[in-house]
Amino acid sequence: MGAPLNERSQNILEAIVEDYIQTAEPVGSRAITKRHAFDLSPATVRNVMADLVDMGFLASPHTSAGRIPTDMGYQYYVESLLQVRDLPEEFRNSMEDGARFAGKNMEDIMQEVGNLLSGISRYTGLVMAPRFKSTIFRRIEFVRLSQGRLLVIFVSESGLVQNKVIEPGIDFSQRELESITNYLNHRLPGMTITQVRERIAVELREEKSRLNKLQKQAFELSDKALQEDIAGQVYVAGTSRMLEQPEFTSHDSMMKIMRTLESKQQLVDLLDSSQSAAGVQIFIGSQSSHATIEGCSLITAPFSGQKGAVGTLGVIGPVRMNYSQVIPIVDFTASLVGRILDRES
Amino acid sequence: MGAPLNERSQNILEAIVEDYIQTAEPVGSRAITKRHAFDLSPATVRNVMADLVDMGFLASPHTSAGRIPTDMGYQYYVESLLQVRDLPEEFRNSMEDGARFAGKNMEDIMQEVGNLLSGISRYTGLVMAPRFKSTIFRRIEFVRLSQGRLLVIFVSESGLVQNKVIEPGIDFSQRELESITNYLNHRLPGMTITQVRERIAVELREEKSRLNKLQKQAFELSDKALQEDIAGQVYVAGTSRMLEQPEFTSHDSMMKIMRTLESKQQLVDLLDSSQSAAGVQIFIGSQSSHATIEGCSLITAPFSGQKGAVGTLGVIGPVRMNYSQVIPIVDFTASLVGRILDRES
DNA sequence: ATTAGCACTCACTTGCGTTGAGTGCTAACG
DNA sequence: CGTTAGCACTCAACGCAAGTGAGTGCTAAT
Repeated sequence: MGAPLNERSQNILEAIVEDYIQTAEPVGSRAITKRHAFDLSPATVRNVMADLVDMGFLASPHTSAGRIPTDMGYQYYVESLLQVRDLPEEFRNSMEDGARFAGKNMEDIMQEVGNLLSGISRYTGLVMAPRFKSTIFRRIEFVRLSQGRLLVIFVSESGLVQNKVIEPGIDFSQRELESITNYLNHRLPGMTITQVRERIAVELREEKSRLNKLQKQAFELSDKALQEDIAGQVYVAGTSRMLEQPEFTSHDSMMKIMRTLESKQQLVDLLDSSQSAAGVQIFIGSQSSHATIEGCSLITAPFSGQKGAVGTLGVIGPVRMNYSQVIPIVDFTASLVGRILDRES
Repeated sequence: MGAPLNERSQNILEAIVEDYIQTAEPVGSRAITKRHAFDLSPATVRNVMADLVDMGFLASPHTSAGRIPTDMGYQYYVESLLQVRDLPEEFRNSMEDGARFAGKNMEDIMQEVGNLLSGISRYTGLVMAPRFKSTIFRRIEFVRLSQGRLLVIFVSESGLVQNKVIEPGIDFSQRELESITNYLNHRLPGMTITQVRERIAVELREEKSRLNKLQKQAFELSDKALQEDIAGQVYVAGTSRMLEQPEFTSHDSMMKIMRTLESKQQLVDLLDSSQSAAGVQIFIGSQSSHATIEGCSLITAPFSGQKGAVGTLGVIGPVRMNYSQVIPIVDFTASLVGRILDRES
């Protein structure tokens, strides 16, 4: 399994993976000796390739074609052979430029970040905004919509805005709501939503007697408002980039991918898994548990401001993805977004 | 041009259009006589078809194939031949069911409506939320994000929430902002955003002297906040439905469509045009000015609550679209959304 | 005016030989 | 003994020709 590859085998594997990433065509022995200046004859390379096939790093579409990397081959390449280059200055600049987000709200920024990811990587970009649960409470507002229907607006420390409609059972007047709003906004800021919920539970349980009517109502109302976690919004950019890939020309695979990219829920599931881990994570082909994105690789990184709102962004593309370019892009973008979150707050 | 077609020609044109909508294959003379019980021989039908070709209602992919409708053919069909059936009970119910939007905010509802449109029509659904300009002001909130950066949140009468970040030049404290918020929320509700802006202009110009410092700041701040119109958000649902259509199997056309559906701006342009007109509008093929959706038809209808927030929704699909089904779906959905808007407010 | 009959068109399919990139094996080489 | 030249073999891809059939368009008969 973890078979020790000698240097020559490594070089050849690397060459094959890189050639295949470029051309998307099976790589032959002659092609390698031509393009890379190994001092080896095609025959020798063939021998090595045969070994690599035996070990499971390469596969052949049919006997008389070149070889293509297996998922395992890519994995070895990414883990052992790839040296991640620094992101070229030009990209850096063009991203910082693209990230002039003045006057934009959080949703727009997230979408814009997705566009940047997609535009520069030339694959499909994904951004999952921080789940509300993980953010720090800044402000809550209640607006009376109609008899018994309330609009609740949360604002997080980082400027994230989310709203939902609740029906608390009692019909508050706008004036009552303003008092409640006021009371809450003076007591709750600085805690995470999770902490806020705990605090509410405690106050309602233990200190019920000490609270006046307004205060009790305030806590009950905000408890209702925070009851379900609002799922982090997912932004997808450059879906059509997926269709540009030669591996997804077949109608079937095309549909499968597009359906997945349409389903926010599936994307949340995908991105959620890398939420907690730090740094860039790479899921290659079948490795990425979710079978729905068969033939795809996913490169993700969580981002967070100093104040702890945690989201995830990433790039999704064919397994035959330009890892050496995309990895630094994702890495840099995550840190860029982190800085934006801090600036906003 | 407006050549008077006799009844037989009309029947045959109708039959061809409907068969073609079903099968997506050129319709031959024999096929017609078989499927529809005209008492006519294929030869006679052929003569009529030849006439219809001359008049521009039909075209032939090549000499020895059946005939397919031209855009003009579809248009005649939609305008003169099609009788719009009522939406079947089952669809009606399944939509009303799908529209249990309790506890959902406006964005979720809009997205859900898109899904409904797409799911029931089996084409791609589009929803453009009301432009903020056209909505009635209900509430404004200012939240201080950081030195000089303010988050402004608008709520419209119908429960629509939008936010943006502004940098007013002065650094207001949260307490000052609350006073301003308070002042504005007591003076502005009930007007449209456009009216609000006019009012602000007037107050600032004519009654400058009479205003105290707070009031002046309030007006200046909200003027800044309302400076640009926030474009109505566009929701797209069921893009992959487009790829199911046989006319978009070619890689090129696929990409073109997907790119268009990705570009919110292009969609806004498309939907904007039918914003003002009342009732269902139908854009067939090239007729829909925008060349980017070559080969597509668009069926739209504006929706509005009694309180005037106007948005547009619609279905986009191949020119060979099942008009008789989609038209009532779009019509019904628009009225459904209208009712939802009223309920919300 | 309608229809049967018939020659003609033309995309599409099927089968078949050709091509060429590339392998895998063997035997020779340094 | 690792490396290499040589060579037979494999197999997708391409091109071509013949065959197929749905469908037209014209003409002459009803």
